[in-house]
Amino acid sequence: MNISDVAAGTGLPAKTIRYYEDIGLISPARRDNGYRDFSDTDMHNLAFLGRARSLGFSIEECRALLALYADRDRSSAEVRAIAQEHLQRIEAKIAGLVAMRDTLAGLITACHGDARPDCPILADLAAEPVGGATTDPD
Amino acid sequence: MNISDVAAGTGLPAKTIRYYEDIGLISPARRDNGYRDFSDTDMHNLAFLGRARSLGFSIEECRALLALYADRDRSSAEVRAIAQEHLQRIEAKIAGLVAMRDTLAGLITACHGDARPDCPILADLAAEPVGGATTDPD
DNA sequence: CATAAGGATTCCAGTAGATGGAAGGTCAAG
DNA sequence: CTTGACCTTCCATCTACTGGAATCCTTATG
Repeated sequence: MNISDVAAGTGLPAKTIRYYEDIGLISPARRDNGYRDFSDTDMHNLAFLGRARSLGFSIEECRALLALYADRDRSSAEVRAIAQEHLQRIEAKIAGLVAMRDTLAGLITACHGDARPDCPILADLAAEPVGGATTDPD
Repeated sequence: MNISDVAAGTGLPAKTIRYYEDIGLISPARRDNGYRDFSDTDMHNLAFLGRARSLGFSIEECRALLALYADRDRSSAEVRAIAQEHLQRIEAKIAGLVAMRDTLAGLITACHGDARPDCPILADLAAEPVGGATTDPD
Protein backbone atom coordinates (compact mmCIF):
# COMPACT_ATOMS: atom_id res chain seq x y z
CA MET A 1 0.00 0.00 0.00
CA ASN A 2 1.07 3.57 -0.66
CA ILE A 3 1.04 6.18 2.04
CA SER A 4 -2.14 7.82 0.81
CA ASP A 5 -4.03 4.53 1.13
CA VAL A 6 -2.87 4.19 4.71
CA ALA A 7 -3.70 7.80 5.38
CA ALA A 8 -7.21 7.24 4.08
CA GLY A 9 -7.52 3.99 5.99
CA THR A 10 -6.36 5.29 9.34
CA GLY A 11 -7.45 8.90 9.20
CA LEU A 12 -3.87 9.99 9.92
CA PRO A 13 -2.30 12.60 7.62
CA ALA A 14 0.51 11.31 5.44
CA LYS A 15 2.80 13.84 7.12
CA THR A 16 2.08 12.30 10.49
CA ILE A 17 2.72 8.81 9.20
CA ARG A 18 6.12 9.85 7.87
CA TYR A 19 6.80 11.51 11.18
CA TYR A 20 5.93 8.32 13.02
CA GLU A 21 8.43 6.48 10.88
CA ASP A 22 11.01 9.18 11.56
CA ILE A 23 10.75 8.69 15.28
CA GLY A 24 10.76 4.94 14.93
CA LEU A 25 7.18 4.04 15.79
CA ILE A 26 6.80 2.12 12.55
CA SER A 27 9.22 0.88 9.88
CA PRO A 28 7.37 0.17 6.67
CA ALA A 29 9.15 -1.60 3.81
CA ARG A 30 10.44 0.30 0.81
CA ARG A 31 9.93 -0.42 -2.83
CA ASP A 32 12.68 -0.09 -5.42
CA ASN A 33 11.46 3.34 -6.35
CA GLY A 34 11.87 4.53 -2.78
CA TYR A 35 8.16 4.58 -2.00
CA ARG A 36 7.06 3.21 1.35
CA ASP A 37 5.21 -0.07 1.04
CA PHE A 38 2.85 -0.50 3.97
CA SER A 39 1.72 -3.93 5.09
CA ASP A 40 -1.60 -4.67 6.77
CA THR A 41 0.31 -4.84 10.03
CA ASP A 42 1.74 -1.36 9.46
CA MET A 43 -1.74 -0.08 8.81
CA HIS A 44 -3.05 -1.85 11.88
CA ASN A 45 -0.29 -0.42 14.05
CA LEU A 46 -0.93 3.05 12.73
CA ALA A 47 -4.61 2.72 13.53
CA PHE A 48 -3.58 1.58 16.99
CA LEU A 49 -1.39 4.63 17.33
CA GLY A 50 -4.15 6.90 16.14
CA ARG A 51 -6.53 5.58 18.75
CA ALA A 52 -3.95 5.72 21.52
CA ARG A 53 -3.09 9.31 20.59
CA SER A 54 -6.77 10.23 20.52
CA LEU A 55 -6.99 8.97 24.10
CA GLY A 56 -4.23 11.43 24.90
CA PHE A 57 -1.36 9.00 25.38
CA SER A 58 1.98 10.63 24.68
CA ILE A 59 4.16 9.40 21.86
CA GLU A 60 6.42 7.62 24.32
CA GLU A 61 3.47 5.96 25.97
CA CYS A 62 2.25 4.93 22.54
CA ARG A 63 5.65 3.43 21.86
CA ALA A 64 5.44 1.45 25.09
CA LEU A 65 1.88 0.36 24.43
CA LEU A 66 2.77 -0.76 20.92
CA ALA A 67 5.66 -2.79 22.27
CA LEU A 68 3.40 -4.38 24.85
CA TYR A 69 0.82 -5.03 22.19
CA ALA A 70 3.43 -6.91 20.16
CA ASP A 71 4.63 -8.84 23.18
CA ARG A 72 2.50 -11.93 23.63
CA ASP A 73 4.09 -12.51 27.06
CA ARG A 74 3.23 -9.10 28.44
CA SER A 75 1.33 -8.77 31.68
CA SER A 76 -1.88 -6.82 31.57
CA ALA A 77 -0.63 -5.12 34.74
CA GLU A 78 2.03 -3.27 32.74
CA VAL A 79 -0.54 -1.91 30.33
CA ARG A 80 -2.86 -1.02 33.14
CA ALA A 81 -0.09 0.86 34.94
CA ILE A 82 0.55 3.06 31.91
CA ALA A 83 -3.13 3.74 31.47
CA GLN A 84 -3.57 4.42 35.16
CA GLU A 85 -0.78 6.94 35.22
CA HIS A 86 -2.16 8.61 32.14
CA LEU A 87 -5.61 8.70 33.70
CA GLN A 88 -4.22 10.50 36.70
CA ARG A 89 -2.59 13.11 34.53
CA ILE A 90 -5.87 13.62 32.73
CA GLU A 91 -7.71 13.96 36.02
CA ALA A 92 -5.19 16.53 37.15
CA LYS A 93 -5.54 18.44 33.92
CA ILE A 94 -9.31 18.40 34.21
CA ALA A 95 -9.11 19.65 37.78
CA GLY A 96 -6.84 22.50 36.70
CA LEU A 97 -9.09 23.45 33.82
CA VAL A 98 -12.21 23.28 35.95
CA ALA A 99 -10.62 25.63 38.46
CA MET A 100 -9.73 27.99 35.61
CA ARG A 101 -13.20 27.76 34.21
CA ASP A 102 -14.84 28.51 37.54
CA THR A 103 -12.66 31.54 38.19
CA LEU A 104 -13.10 32.80 34.68
CA ALA A 105 -16.84 32.20 34.62
CA GLY A 106 -17.15 34.15 37.88
CA LEU A 107 -15.22 37.06 36.47
CA ILE A 108 -17.20 37.09 33.25
CA THR A 109 -20.44 37.11 35.18
CA ALA A 110 -19.19 40.01 37.25
CA CYS A 111 -18.20 42.02 34.18
CA HIS A 112 -21.01 44.07 32.73
CA GLY A 113 -19.31 44.03 29.35
CA ASP A 114 -20.40 47.38 27.94
CA ALA A 115 -18.69 50.53 26.72
CA ARG A 116 -17.47 51.57 30.15
CA PRO A 117 -13.84 50.86 31.05
CA ASP A 118 -14.63 49.51 34.50
CA CYS A 119 -13.86 45.79 34.40
CA PRO A 120 -13.64 43.22 37.21
CA ILE A 121 -11.67 40.86 34.96
CA LEU A 122 -8.79 43.29 34.56
CA ALA A 123 -9.16 44.33 38.19
CA ASP A 124 -8.66 40.74 39.26
CA LEU A 125 -5.67 40.19 37.00
CA ALA A 126 -4.14 43.39 38.27
CA ALA A 127 -4.93 42.64 41.90
CA GLU A 128 -2.03 43.42 44.18
CA PRO A 129 -1.52 41.00 47.03
CA VAL A 130 -4.50 42.13 49.10
CA GLY A 131 -4.00 45.10 51.40
CA GLY A 132 -6.18 43.76 54.20
CA ALA A 133 -4.28 40.63 55.13
CA THR A 134 -0.84 42.10 54.63
CA THR A 135 -1.43 45.10 56.82
CA ASP A 136 -2.62 43.22 59.88
CA PRO A 137 -1.93 39.51 59.80
CA ASP A 138 -2.04 39.02 63.55
CA MET B 1 15.18 46.11 40.84
CA ASN B 2 17.22 43.25 39.49
CA ILE B 3 15.63 40.33 37.76
CA SER B 4 15.94 38.01 40.73
CA ASP B 5 13.95 40.43 42.90
CA VAL B 6 11.17 40.49 40.33
CA ALA B 7 11.33 36.74 40.01
CA ALA B 8 10.95 36.38 43.75
CA GLY B 9 8.19 38.97 43.82
CA THR B 10 6.11 37.56 40.99
CA GLY B 11 6.87 33.87 41.26
CA LEU B 12 7.96 33.85 37.62
CA PRO B 13 11.34 32.32 36.80
CA ALA B 14 13.99 34.79 35.61
CA LYS B 15 14.16 32.84 32.36
CA THR B 16 10.49 33.45 31.76
CA ILE B 17 10.82 37.14 32.49
CA ARG B 18 13.62 37.46 29.95
CA TYR B 19 11.51 35.52 27.52
CA TYR B 20 8.60 37.92 28.04
CA GLU B 21 10.92 40.77 27.25
CA ASP B 22 12.15 38.94 24.16
CA ILE B 23 8.64 38.67 22.79
CA GLY B 24 7.85 42.25 23.69
CA LEU B 25 5.43 41.80 26.57
CA ILE B 26 7.54 44.06 28.77
CA SER B 27 10.44 46.42 28.17
CA PRO B 28 12.32 47.09 31.37
CA ALA B 29 14.98 49.80 31.48
CA ARG B 30 18.66 48.94 31.37
CA ARG B 31 21.42 50.09 33.61
CA ASP B 32 24.85 51.11 32.34
CA ASN B 33 26.19 47.69 33.13
CA GLY B 34 23.58 46.06 30.90
CA TYR B 35 21.49 44.73 33.76
CA ARG B 36 17.74 45.07 33.47
CA ASP B 37 16.30 47.62 35.87
CA PHE B 38 12.69 46.78 36.65
CA SER B 39 10.27 49.43 37.81
CA ASP B 40 7.29 48.81 40.05
CA THR B 41 5.14 48.98 36.94
CA ASP B 42 7.22 46.27 35.27
CA MET B 43 6.80 44.11 38.32
CA HIS B 44 3.10 44.80 38.39
CA ASN B 45 2.71 43.95 34.72
CA LEU B 46 4.64 40.74 35.19
CA ALA B 47 2.40 39.76 38.07
CA PHE B 48 -0.56 40.54 35.81
CA LEU B 49 0.91 38.32 33.13
CA GLY B 50 1.54 35.55 35.60
CA ARG B 51 -2.06 35.58 36.72
CA ALA B 52 -3.41 35.77 33.19
CA ARG B 53 -1.20 32.87 32.14
CA SER B 54 -2.28 30.87 35.15
CA LEU B 55 -5.86 31.34 33.96
CA GLY B 56 -4.76 29.78 30.71
CA PHE B 57 -4.78 32.87 28.51
CA SER B 58 -2.38 32.52 25.61
CA ILE B 59 0.57 34.85 25.27
CA GLU B 60 -1.23 36.77 22.54
CA GLU B 61 -4.32 37.09 24.69
CA CYS B 62 -2.11 38.28 27.52
CA ARG B 63 -0.64 40.87 25.22
CA ALA B 64 -4.13 42.07 24.32
CA LEU B 65 -5.26 42.08 27.94
CA LEU B 66 -2.20 44.02 29.00
CA ALA B 67 -2.86 46.59 26.29
CA LEU B 68 -6.46 46.89 27.39
CA TYR B 69 -5.33 47.17 30.97
CA ALA B 70 -3.11 50.08 30.02
CA ASP B 71 -5.85 51.73 28.00
CA ARG B 72 -7.98 53.86 30.31
CA ASP B 73 -10.53 54.27 27.49
CA ARG B 74 -11.09 50.59 26.87
CA SER B 75 -14.56 49.14 26.97
CA SER B 76 -15.11 46.31 29.40
CA ALA B 77 -16.88 44.57 26.52
CA GLU B 78 -13.55 44.04 24.76
CA VAL B 79 -12.06 42.39 27.79
CA ARG B 80 -15.14 40.33 28.34
CA ALA B 81 -15.06 39.12 24.74
CA ILE B 82 -11.52 37.82 25.10
CA ALA B 83 -12.36 36.12 28.35
CA GLN B 84 -15.55 34.66 26.93
CA GLU B 85 -13.76 33.18 23.97
CA HIS B 86 -11.12 31.76 26.21
CA LEU B 87 -13.77 30.30 28.48
CA GLN B 88 -15.31 28.49 25.55
CA ARG B 89 -11.98 26.98 24.59
CA ILE B 90 -11.52 25.83 28.15
CA GLU B 91 -14.96 24.27 28.20
CA ALA B 92 -14.18 22.46 24.98
CA LYS B 93 -10.90 21.20 26.36
CA ILE B 94 -12.62 20.00 29.50
CA ALA B 95 -15.22 18.19 27.46
CA GLY B 96 -12.53 16.45 25.41
CA LEU B 97 -10.60 15.44 28.48
CA VAL B 98 -13.69 14.20 30.27
CA ALA B 99 -14.52 12.01 27.29
CA MET B 100 -10.97 10.65 27.35
CA ARG B 101 -11.17 10.07 31.06
CA ASP B 102 -14.46 8.20 30.83
CA THR B 103 -13.22 5.92 28.07
CA LEU B 104 -9.94 5.33 29.83
CA ALA B 105 -11.54 4.75 33.22
CA GLY B 106 -13.87 2.18 31.66
CA LEU B 107 -10.98 0.33 30.08
CA ILE B 108 -8.95 0.38 33.26
CA THR B 109 -11.85 -1.01 35.22
CA ALA B 110 -12.25 -3.78 32.65
CA CYS B 111 -8.57 -4.71 32.84
CA HIS B 112 -7.77 -7.17 35.60
CA GLY B 113 -4.18 -5.93 35.65
CA ASP B 114 -2.34 -9.09 36.65
CA ALA B 115 0.37 -11.28 35.16
CA ARG B 116 -1.80 -12.57 32.31
CA PRO B 117 -1.38 -11.00 28.87
CA ASP B 118 -5.11 -10.69 28.24
CA CYS B 119 -5.91 -6.97 28.26
CA PRO B 120 -9.05 -5.07 27.27
CA ILE B 121 -7.09 -1.84 26.99
CA LEU B 122 -4.87 -3.15 24.23
CA ALA B 123 -7.82 -4.97 22.72
CA ASP B 124 -9.69 -1.70 22.42
CA LEU B 125 -6.73 0.16 20.95
CA ALA B 126 -6.23 -2.64 18.45
CA ALA B 127 -9.91 -2.89 17.57
CA GLU B 128 -10.44 -3.26 13.84
CA PRO B 129 -13.45 -1.50 12.40
CA VAL B 130 -16.04 -4.06 13.45
CA GLY B 131 -16.28 -7.24 11.37
CA GLY B 132 -20.06 -7.37 11.15
CA ALA B 133 -20.59 -4.46 8.81
CA THR B 134 -17.54 -5.01 6.61
CA THR B 135 -18.30 -8.65 5.73
CA ASP B 136 -21.75 -8.06 4.31
CA PRO B 137 -22.42 -4.44 3.53
CA ASP B 138 -25.23 -5.02 0.99
C1' DC C 1 8.00 10.25 -27.46
C1' DA C 2 6.79 14.48 -24.95
C1' DT C 3 4.27 16.30 -21.50
C1' DA C 4 1.51 17.24 -17.67
C1' DA C 5 -0.94 15.95 -13.54
C1' DG C 6 -0.80 13.79 -9.32
C1' DG C 7 1.71 11.24 -5.86
C1' DA C 8 5.79 10.24 -3.70
C1' DT C 9 10.31 11.57 -1.61
C1' DT C 10 13.57 14.43 1.44
C1' DC C 11 14.79 18.31 4.07
C1' DC C 12 14.27 22.68 6.41
C1' DA C 13 11.61 25.76 9.12
C1' DG C 14 8.09 27.02 12.23
C1' DT C 15 4.41 26.50 15.88
C1' DA C 16 3.70 27.63 21.86
C1' DG C 17 5.90 28.65 25.75
C1' DA C 18 9.11 28.12 27.87
C1' DT C 19 13.55 25.76 29.88
C1' DG C 20 18.57 24.16 30.22
C1' DG C 21 23.12 25.14 29.67
C1' DA C 22 27.45 27.27 28.02
C1' DA C 23 30.45 31.23 27.82
C1' DG C 24 31.38 35.33 29.63
C1' DG C 25 30.71 40.16 32.10
C1' DT C 26 29.80 42.39 36.89
C1' DC C 27 29.63 43.22 41.69
C1' DA C 28 30.42 42.92 46.73
C1' DA C 29 33.09 40.76 50.38
C1' DG C 30 37.31 39.34 52.38
C1' DC D 1 43.16 39.54 43.82
C1' DT D 2 40.10 36.02 44.19
C1' DT D 3 35.86 33.84 45.07
C1' DG D 4 31.15 33.27 44.46
C1' DA D 5 26.77 35.00 43.39
C1' DC D 6 24.44 37.33 40.02
C1' DC D 7 23.76 39.13 35.45
C1' DT D 8 24.13 38.91 30.28
C1' DT D 9 23.45 36.69 25.50
C1' DC D 10 22.89 32.93 22.52
C1' DC D 11 21.90 28.35 21.13
C1' DA D 12 19.63 24.01 21.82
C1' DT D 13 15.84 21.27 23.43
C1' DC D 14 11.10 19.79 24.48
C1' DT D 15 5.95 17.90 22.17
C1' DA D 16 3.78 16.47 18.16
C1' DC D 17 3.24 17.79 14.38
C1' DT D 18 2.50 20.87 10.05
C1' DG D 19 3.75 23.72 5.90
C1' DG D 20 6.36 24.34 2.04
C1' DA D 21 10.09 23.87 -1.41
C1' DA D 22 12.58 21.14 -4.56
C1' DT D 23 12.82 16.94 -6.77
C1' DC D 24 11.61 12.20 -8.35
C1' DC D 25 8.25 8.56 -9.97
C1' DT D 26 4.04 6.97 -12.24
C1' DT D 27 0.36 7.11 -15.29
C1' DA D 28 -2.54 8.93 -18.85
C1' DT D 29 -2.99 11.35 -23.01
C1' DG D 30 -1.82 13.61 -27.51
